[in-house]
Amino acid sequence: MAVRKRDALTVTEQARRAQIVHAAIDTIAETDYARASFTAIARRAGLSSTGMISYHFAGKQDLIDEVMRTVLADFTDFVVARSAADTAAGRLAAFIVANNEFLREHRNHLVAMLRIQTAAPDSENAGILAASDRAKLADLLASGQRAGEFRDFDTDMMAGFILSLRNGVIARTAAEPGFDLATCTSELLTAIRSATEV
Amino acid sequence: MAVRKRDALTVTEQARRAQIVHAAIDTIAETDYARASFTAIARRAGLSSTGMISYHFAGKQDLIDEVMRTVLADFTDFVVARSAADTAAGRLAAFIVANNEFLREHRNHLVAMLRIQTAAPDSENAGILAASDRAKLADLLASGQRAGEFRDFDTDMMAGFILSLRNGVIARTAAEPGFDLATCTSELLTAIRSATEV
Amino acid sequence: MAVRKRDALTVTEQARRAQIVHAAIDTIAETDYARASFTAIARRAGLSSTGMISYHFAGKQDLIDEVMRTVLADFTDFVVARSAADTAAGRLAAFIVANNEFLREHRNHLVAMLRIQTAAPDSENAGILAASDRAKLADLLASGQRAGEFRDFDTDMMAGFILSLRNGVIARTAAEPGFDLATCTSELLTAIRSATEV
Amino acid sequence: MAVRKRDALTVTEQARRAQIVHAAIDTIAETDYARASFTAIARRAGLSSTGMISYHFAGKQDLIDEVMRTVLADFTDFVVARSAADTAAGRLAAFIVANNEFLREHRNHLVAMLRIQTAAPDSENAGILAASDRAKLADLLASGQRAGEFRDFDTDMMAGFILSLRNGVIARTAAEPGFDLATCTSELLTAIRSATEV
DNA sequence: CATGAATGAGGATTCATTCAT
DNA sequence: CATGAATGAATCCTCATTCAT
Repeated sequence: MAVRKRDALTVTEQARRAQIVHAAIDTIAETDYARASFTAIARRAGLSSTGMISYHFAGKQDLIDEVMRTVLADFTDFVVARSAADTAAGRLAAFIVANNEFLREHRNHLVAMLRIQTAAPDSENAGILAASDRAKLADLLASGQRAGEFRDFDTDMMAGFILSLRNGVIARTAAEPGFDLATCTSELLTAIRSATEV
Repeated sequence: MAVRKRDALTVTEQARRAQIVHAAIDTIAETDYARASFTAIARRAGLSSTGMISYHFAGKQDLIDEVMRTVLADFTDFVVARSAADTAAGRLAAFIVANNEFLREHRNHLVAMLRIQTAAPDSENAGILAASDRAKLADLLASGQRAGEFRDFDTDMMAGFILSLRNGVIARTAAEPGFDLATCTSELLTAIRSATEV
Repeated sequence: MAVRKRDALTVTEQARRAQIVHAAIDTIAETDYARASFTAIARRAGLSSTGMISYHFAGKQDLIDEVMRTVLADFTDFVVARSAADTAAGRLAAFIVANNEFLREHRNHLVAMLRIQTAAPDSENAGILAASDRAKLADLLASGQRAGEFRDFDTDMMAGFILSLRNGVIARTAAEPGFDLATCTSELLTAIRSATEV
Repeated sequence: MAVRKRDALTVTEQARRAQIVHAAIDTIAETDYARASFTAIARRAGLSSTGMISYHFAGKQDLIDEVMRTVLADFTDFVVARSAADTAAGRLAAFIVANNEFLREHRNHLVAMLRIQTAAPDSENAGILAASDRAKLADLLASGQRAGEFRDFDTDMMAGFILSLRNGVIARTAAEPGFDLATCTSELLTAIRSATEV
């Protein structure tokens, strides 16, 4: 990175960045945003120096931004892959299920994302991503309303509610080790169906 | 505090502590949990040195704990005072409305509380308060179920959902300056009624 | 003290100073020279403010100096009162015995003195007192030599040795709670007699 | 040290640590234990910031412990190397001589050690080292007693006396610039011989 | 590319001391 | 005289970042 612009990263560079990003995710999720220092991240990544991180990232903010980008990309891929359904209601349910499945498989990703969002709200992406996320969900809801599947509600608000519920599930998973995610998912599906159906 | 162990606080001391606590709340809410250093808090409180904070609080954790205690006390008083209603559904609605009213009047209190909860999960109160909060709400829901006002759902889960929704409203208020809280409240009331009614 | 010179202290002033000095002695002896802060001393003295100490003493050094003066005065009085004997050897033995008795009765005084001497050697008195102490003891030894009771040795050196032995006893009493002072005293008497007799 | 936990020290690191340790020794010996702050030590070591010390040592206690270890290792090597003799009395005399020679050549080492021992009694090594030191000397004395070289005395007490005498010599060397160490040594040898011989 | 040593700003905290009441 | 609140310098320590090798 030093001299070269942002355009092309070598394979090695990409691998190193990914390695560091994942170490950062685990460190943030398993300890604390405040305690996720370069030293802690380098240690977890098996790096011998924090200089390595500074070499591959323009600064701490850049690393955090990349963490957000990575988590969101992984998350979106995962959710999109299993959100296919014939009806809007079906896609909404699939979205909820996919969210909770991703949470079960990649707890640290989402916990890290949540911590970054609320602890460092001026991250380049934090706010923007949340908004675009919400916009996509609002579109889904609107299409469901047009199809007569959903009752009449403010789609932006309802999208916000649904994402809040998802965030709440993440927070509770983070805080309570033995949280019953299966029951939660089914209760959540029922609640959201009741709240949205016509 | 220097010499005295801890018995009763003088009037002056209570005033100073309150002043510092409020400066801490505003600093956390308006910048960042990470950036809420003693220096930043002292500057906002108009203190001549960070030593003043250490003089009045046993340490940073003590200050943060007091912030949580203060916010929660104010919040609880406010909500309790306007949660009277004949039915469980009425009390639940009043709870939602009171939450959003408090948020409108004391935005910084709730934003600070939310940031502390997710950024510093080892705070004395953070986890405990969340759990006891949820338990009280679950009780309300259970009494509504017994009275036939609410459908059959897992009360602990539903209580978590409702608090998640509230937290989401706080987060969005924090992130979007012009967020329409009135619309949000009415939409939220409808959604929660739909999700809980029999 | 504020305005008035050093000449006359009122009775109350003297009492306060003595109270503070004794609290300082106990604090230094029971914890650490470094941890003997004004706050710790004031707490032990039952004072409500460290300002009280600053009011009665010109500064920390002044307090420490007064501690040294007090300990030494008490110590000297005690030792002189029981050092009467017909021979120099007798007076030397009485000196040793008196030292160890004082140590048994006023352990904290001597431990504090020792700590101050080695931790803060630039105290006004520390060095001077040690020297004058040694000089007096050397005089005693010289008179014993003239009387033919002691062999020929460098009296200044021997005085230093004897005081070193005494300091060692203090240090060991300070470090080992169950140290057997009685045995130590008798062994010490024998050793010193052997080392000095003709 | 930042990232690496602790395996082997690089050459550079060992050099830096040694440099800092020696700066600490000199600072403690030439001023005061209390005034041996990281700032003072860093200044003397020619470091650009106190952060450098924290980079190489886990904390102040770690530095102080290393100082003790270093001084004691140097001291022990020196003394052991010249304590060979046929008789216990010879080894005792050699011990005394070696002590005073080391003191002449490495005054600061011993002054620092003495100050640490009496000022910071909770140092990892302070008390333990003193006790093990004394035990070794007591063994020597006991073997001399068995060989009929020494009279009957409590070996633990006598060992304590001898170490007290050595500490006294250190203290006096520290306090009096022009102290006559040669005379002191010969007087001390005579005194100890008289006190121990049969 | 990678390493590890170095840097210096900033973190919380403690302390002796001052001063209005 | 006594109180306790206030001050600001100094403490140890952590951190992101830089740079020579």
